Amino acid sequence: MARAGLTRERLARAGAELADEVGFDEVTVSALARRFDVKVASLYSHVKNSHDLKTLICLLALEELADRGAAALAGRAGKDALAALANVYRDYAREHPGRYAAAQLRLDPEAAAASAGVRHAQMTRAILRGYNLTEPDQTHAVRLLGSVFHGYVSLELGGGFSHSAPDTQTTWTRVIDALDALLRNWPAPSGPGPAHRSTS
Amino acid sequence: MARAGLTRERLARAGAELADEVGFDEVTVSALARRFDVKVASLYSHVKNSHDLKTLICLLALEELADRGAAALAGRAGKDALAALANVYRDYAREHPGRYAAAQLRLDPEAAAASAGVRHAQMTRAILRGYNLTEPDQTHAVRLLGSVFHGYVSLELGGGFSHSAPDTQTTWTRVIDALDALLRNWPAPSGPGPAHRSTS
DNA sequence: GCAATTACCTAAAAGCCTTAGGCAAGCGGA
DNA sequence: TCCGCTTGCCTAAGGCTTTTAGGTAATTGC
Repeated sequence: MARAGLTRERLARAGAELADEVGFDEVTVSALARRFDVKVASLYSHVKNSHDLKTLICLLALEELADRGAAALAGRAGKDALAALANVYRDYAREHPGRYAAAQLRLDPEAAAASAGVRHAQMTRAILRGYNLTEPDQTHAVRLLGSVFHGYVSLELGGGFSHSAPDTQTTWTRVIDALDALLRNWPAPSGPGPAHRSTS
Repeated sequence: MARAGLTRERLARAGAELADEVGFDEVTVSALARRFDVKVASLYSHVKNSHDLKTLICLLALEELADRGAAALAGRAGKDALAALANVYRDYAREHPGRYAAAQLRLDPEAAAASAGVRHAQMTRAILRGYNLTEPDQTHAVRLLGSVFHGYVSLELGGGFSHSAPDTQTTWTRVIDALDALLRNWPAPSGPGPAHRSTS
């Protein structure tokens, strides 16, 4: 009987499509086997286990996102670059919600270090070249931008902002305006002051 | 034989503890039954299905978070209030990672409207009373704050900032400084300008 | 103390994960 | 061309989780 021609790459790709269709949580070895019209056990020649499969999809999504980010950043600087990268994340999450969810998978440290995740941090840092930030403020700003991008996109995707005025597109552009203004005018550290501190 | 005394409330509470111990994704009807030393089917008298159980835990977490937020905000205003609420989210996520993950569960709209989620939005809006923002900027700011809180906490919890200098506590206080500065100096909308727009 | 309720049980079917071992397809070399 | 080896996909099987149906015993209220 003819072989299906399974590969780790093909599994990752099909798994990513499946994730976008039914949600990342519903991606299962069984479902993927059905999609290839193959018995479940056959996948275990290519994939260690269910978690390995999800890791593959995560890595694929991180690569795609990083590629899109790099393309969007090329030739841009300052606020233009900021908006471009921000939109890459948001657009990707809307086009490929399953893949975006996959990209949030917690990778073990070595896998994370070898993944495209590092390119993401580099791209965010590259944006800050258009603003006058020195260390350690640059790192603080990288983390802030990452938090806003991820937080906004995931809340919006989860329906957190749903159906209330003003529309989320308007808020999104205003948030980018605000981040741009903030980066151009990054505040000096406040004194110890009365601000409540975390107890941990 | 003696009865276990199961209740929706007790199930939610035990489920929350279980989530903190093994992770929200590993919370299962079976595991919870084991914890009560009871057969699995018995839980189905109290809980519709697995998703219903997770919803219960989510609602519990949202309540707890809102209660902590309200307590932290009492008697505070301005940056002090901002830092207090921010720390509530972060501290809660660190103390109760499983519950925090549960709070991110996507609720169906009516459940969401009846949940403590609305109190969260109100609290964030209350903070903005200490800053001079009018609609629609106030809503934009509410969404931005929500994004930063959620995004930062979830990235930090997922290890996104792990083991790199400067430490995350320093970044966190600087991020709050930055948000405070931004809210005190909220920028006017930029013109149409050259900024890249989302294609969607 | 008895009836009615309800809490928990047994039983069973279905789906997913994972491992072990078998057959055959397709490749390399003679 | 034919043979053997590798490897891709298979069958079989055990274990865990979900969910439903229907039974028995504990508790509540009169």
